[in-house]
Amino acid sequence: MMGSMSKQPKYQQVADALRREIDKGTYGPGSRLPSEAELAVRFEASRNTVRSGLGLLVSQGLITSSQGLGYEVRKHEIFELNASRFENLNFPQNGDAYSTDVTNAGRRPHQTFRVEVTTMPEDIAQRLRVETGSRAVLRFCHRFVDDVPWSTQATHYPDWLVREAPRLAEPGDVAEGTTRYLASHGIEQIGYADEIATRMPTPDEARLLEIGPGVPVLLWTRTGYTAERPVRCTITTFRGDLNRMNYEIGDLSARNENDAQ
Amino acid sequence: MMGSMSKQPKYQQVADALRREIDKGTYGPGSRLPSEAELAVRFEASRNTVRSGLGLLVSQGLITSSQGLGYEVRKHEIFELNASRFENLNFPQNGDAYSTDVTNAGRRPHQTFRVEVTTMPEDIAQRLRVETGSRAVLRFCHRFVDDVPWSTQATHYPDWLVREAPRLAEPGDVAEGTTRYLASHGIEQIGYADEIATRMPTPDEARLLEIGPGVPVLLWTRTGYTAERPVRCTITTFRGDLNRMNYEIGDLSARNENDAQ
DNA sequence: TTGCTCAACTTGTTGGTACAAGCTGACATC
DNA sequence: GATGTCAGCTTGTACCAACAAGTTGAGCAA
Repeated sequence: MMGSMSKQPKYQQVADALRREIDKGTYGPGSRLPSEAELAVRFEASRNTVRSGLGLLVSQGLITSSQGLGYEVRKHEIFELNASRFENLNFPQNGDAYSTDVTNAGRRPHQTFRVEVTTMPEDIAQRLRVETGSRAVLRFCHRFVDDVPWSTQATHYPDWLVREAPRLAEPGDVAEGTTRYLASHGIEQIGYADEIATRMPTPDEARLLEIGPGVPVLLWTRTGYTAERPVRCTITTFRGDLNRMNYEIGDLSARNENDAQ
Repeated sequence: MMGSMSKQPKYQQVADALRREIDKGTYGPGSRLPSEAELAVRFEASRNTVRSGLGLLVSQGLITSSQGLGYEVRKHEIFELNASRFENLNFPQNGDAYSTDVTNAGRRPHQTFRVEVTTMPEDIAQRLRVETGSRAVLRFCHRFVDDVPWSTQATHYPDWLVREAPRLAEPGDVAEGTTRYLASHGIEQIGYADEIATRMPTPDEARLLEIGPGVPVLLWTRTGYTAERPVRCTITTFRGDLNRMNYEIGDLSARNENDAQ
């Protein structure tokens, strides 16, 4: 301890040491770390210094803390979403694709809906090739898996589309799915433009998704096109620690043939 | 100030107030925030409390701090990567796709190479359908744009492939591009399986990519397939604040026709 | 047994102090 | 003019103290 008196600040040495022990398995996923007081003794540091080190690991998403309980090693259980198969163009699924996906994974889906008539934000308007501030219908969806907040989804529809498909503006779910409903009105989406980004959540997002510090969000923006023009823009905000997106490009028959583990 | 004595802790009030002012534009991108001492006076709080609030914004990636200089509002300048067009299967580009992409964007690319003979990590072995710990060639690439670290790329090739295409194990760049080189040896990749995830960087990643606290990384895992089997697995680690990935699915002629802004 | 209280733990918040270390510009020196 | 020094700003690290607030389990009371 005295020998390798590295130049690193003490709080970082604490963080590094704990990180190594977590990686090594000394503290497995879900297990509790020693209390701040115990760590302070062990590292011969003040409680504040130990807190700084623990704070580092928290902001890196490695551990969580809760008042009265202590620090816990975060456990990861990620959910994969196949974005190329999702809402498949050739074989649209009945009802909600998310619900079926989650059910197939043996989990329990749950979601709340909200429909608003609002105006186009600038970034959405640009994607839908309409004017910023023009009328828009926003269908908002808050999704849970096993009662854990999973993602939020906000879809903007331009005004001209809502006039052709008025049920978009009505509250409540569209039973057959909006993609199918639109197709039945002659609006057939034949192409998607997907954008994927990541950042730390805003306080609002952190509240909605119940994500603690150190967990980024995954932003998935999908713009749907007919043969003529863009018709909708969906922004899905995922908890970054629980989700992964998959795309399949080209011919993957070699993979899917012998998909047995 | 006294009227709305919300239950929120003071350091969060500080963070929220500053966040609002940054969003509103009071402090624009690149501009400096008042010093901790000034903020302490303004919010009637101790320097430690102000530091806690500023620390929140730092860990959310909204601002950065540097010793002696102060706090600065982070500016975002994102680089878009079209993953469906990248390494296009039908029209493979000459040389390195990354370099041409960056040059086309009017930026200056720069990269360093490293080739290692190593063993297969478990996750990669699973994707390449080979045994964990079997021999592998790792081609590692560290990429910069305008001398700013941009991404790291690590490609693993299975041993059987290296025996067919021995130049993979030689140090230095493969002039015509590895995809073309492989094709010239009868290894033609006709399908990709892409996985996209996000998380906070490990200390190593943070050092390599020079990312401060509060910036997540974007992980792009691409497994390339021939008609028979997987042949390579590339993991690209991006700075999450500087990159966005795009995918095009289906028929997007409606978008690309009148792509003029 | 059941239910309640409370002590003893935990982390969270806020204040204080001191000194280290990076940056800048004014100023003296060459 | 060019150069180097240094005072005075900034944030970084580290410690101490006190109290608030959430959690748990022991133990008492109905």
